[in-house]
Amino acid sequence: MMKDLTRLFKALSDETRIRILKILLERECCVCEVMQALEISQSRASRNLSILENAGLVTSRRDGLWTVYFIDDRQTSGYAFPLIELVRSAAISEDVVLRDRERLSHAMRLGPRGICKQVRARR
Amino acid sequence: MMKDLTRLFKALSDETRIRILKILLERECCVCEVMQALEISQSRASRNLSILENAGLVTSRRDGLWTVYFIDDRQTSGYAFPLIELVRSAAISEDVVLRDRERLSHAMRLGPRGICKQVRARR
DNA sequence: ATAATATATGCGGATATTCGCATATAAAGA
DNA sequence: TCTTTATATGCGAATATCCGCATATATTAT
Repeated sequence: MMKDLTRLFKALSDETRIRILKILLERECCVCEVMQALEISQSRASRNLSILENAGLVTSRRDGLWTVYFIDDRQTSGYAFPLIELVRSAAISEDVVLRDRERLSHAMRLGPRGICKQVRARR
Repeated sequence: MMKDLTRLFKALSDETRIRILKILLERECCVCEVMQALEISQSRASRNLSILENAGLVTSRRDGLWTVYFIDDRQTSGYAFPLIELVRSAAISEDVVLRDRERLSHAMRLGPRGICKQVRARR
């Protein structure tokens, strides 16, 4: 119980994970979309997503090859809901968050190699 | 701003500090009363109190030899208030918290050596 | 000034967190 | 079955956190 609470706060005590929550509040994402939006590595995205899921802040569902992560206010347990609402209202005009959101709008369901292909194509 | 938010969550992501907040919600305390209530060392109490203060969750005031820490809802900045309210409503019937509160009711403004004296006197 | 008391803090060790790299696993199609 | 693609995870290094011990600082009284 108390452990759950501290696990919840620990999950929120990392800038990367706050950024992830902020974009999941925009719309559901697969891991590779999170990578693209935040410009972080695949393992970093995956691990932080699972920390958020483990704390009960985020849910996941398989969609073929993809794992889609999303915030489900109904499934969200106990204290998670008010905390998510707090994150929603926080850091509204933060530069990092705005850039993440901008990149999210161009993000697609392409994996790490897909991104490489795109980058190569542009050259 | 975003740093403030994560600092706030980081401050809350430790069981000792949640316990401290829970007793400060009962009443203001000096460092030695926190030591007595939680049965922890002086440096541990002092350091965790200053982490809470640094995050903006707690305020302090000098009272002669003592530093009194307390929760001031008015001074409490931005997102601190709802978080404190969440902590207030959480872990209500947690054993640790109940024991802390029980010991708090016997706690006095005695420093670390004062406690040693008491313990010695009982033998 | 000196002593006593309450609190803050430097230091070091133990432990935990975070991340990248490489690899394992899982799902879908050829 | 073999390949491709998306995600998860073991491992190790860098860094951060937590705490006890000893000591420094601050406040008050003698």
